[in-house]
Amino acid sequence: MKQATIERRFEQYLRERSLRLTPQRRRIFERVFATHDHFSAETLYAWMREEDGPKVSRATVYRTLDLLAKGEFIESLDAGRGELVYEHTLGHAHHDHMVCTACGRIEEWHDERIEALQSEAAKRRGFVIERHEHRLMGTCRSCARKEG
Amino acid sequence: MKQATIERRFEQYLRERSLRLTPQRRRIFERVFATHDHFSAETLYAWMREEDGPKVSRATVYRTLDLLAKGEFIESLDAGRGELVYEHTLGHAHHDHMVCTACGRIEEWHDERIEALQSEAAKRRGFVIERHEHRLMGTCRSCARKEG
DNA sequence: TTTACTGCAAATTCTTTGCAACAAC
DNA sequence: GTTGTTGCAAAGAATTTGCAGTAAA
Repeated sequence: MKQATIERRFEQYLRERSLRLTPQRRRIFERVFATHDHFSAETLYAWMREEDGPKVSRATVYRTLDLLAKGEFIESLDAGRGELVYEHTLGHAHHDHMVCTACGRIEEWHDERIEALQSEAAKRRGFVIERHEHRLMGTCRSCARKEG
Repeated sequence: MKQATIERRFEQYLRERSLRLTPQRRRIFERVFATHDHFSAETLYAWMREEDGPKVSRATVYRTLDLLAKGEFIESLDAGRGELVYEHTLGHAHHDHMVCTACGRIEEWHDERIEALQSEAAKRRGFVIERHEHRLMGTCRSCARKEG
């Protein structure tokens, strides 16, 4: 999906709810969709301070991340402990994560067969899935090599 | 596994590391293994205040939960947001979770085929799994019925 | 103009820590 | 006795919130 298309989607989302498109929101939105990595609120706030553009406070960073998550433009995940980590989802297929506990690297992976078994298990219990988090924690290839 | 056996295992674990079996540790350990539900640090601390036994401070609750998690007597999981939730694992087979976002209920489930596919995916990427978290969030059968 | 948004700083929430008194071993 | 443990209160880290000023629509 093109950046412009996604941006129009965001504008529409705001309009439908009588929310305002402020310079801060536009700047955060663009920054979030400019990266394909996972980032924390604090990281995003650092970008806002280091890079040029309208001033954005820490509070606005948190509030806008909430807004984007509610609108399903981004998704948050708990990569272990402490802070939440975000990634944009619109125009980006669903995937699961492997988190390296040594270097912090997050790899994406996906297995359609697992998704199917998971739906089946939920259905059997009358459970309606809204979303899911499937995360493997361990050591990535390069860290495993180093560790021996 | 019998409570007494598990308790001996804990004593051994402490002895091997020159750690001490204090009344606080014993009390927390027993309480944790007396419940099969998931609980937060704050909940456990509330039990410590409400029920009879040696006084246990909040700090000791946190420190002992850490200790038990390191020893793999219990496991922590992030049931959504905010606080960590614990459950005892010794004498309790591995399982995944379905968390109802309406009532907070946590159901346990397990599918050996998913575990196998997951190991396979990790192996393919040279990733060594230490642990994993697989959580479905949504609506449980009874809440789904109420909501219509 | 109206109503939402922002920045700021203070407040919250969960968890960790420094330290002196205490108690297993 | 030694050395690990506890309780307390203060510190931390991440996130939220109240409020008065600001600015989209």
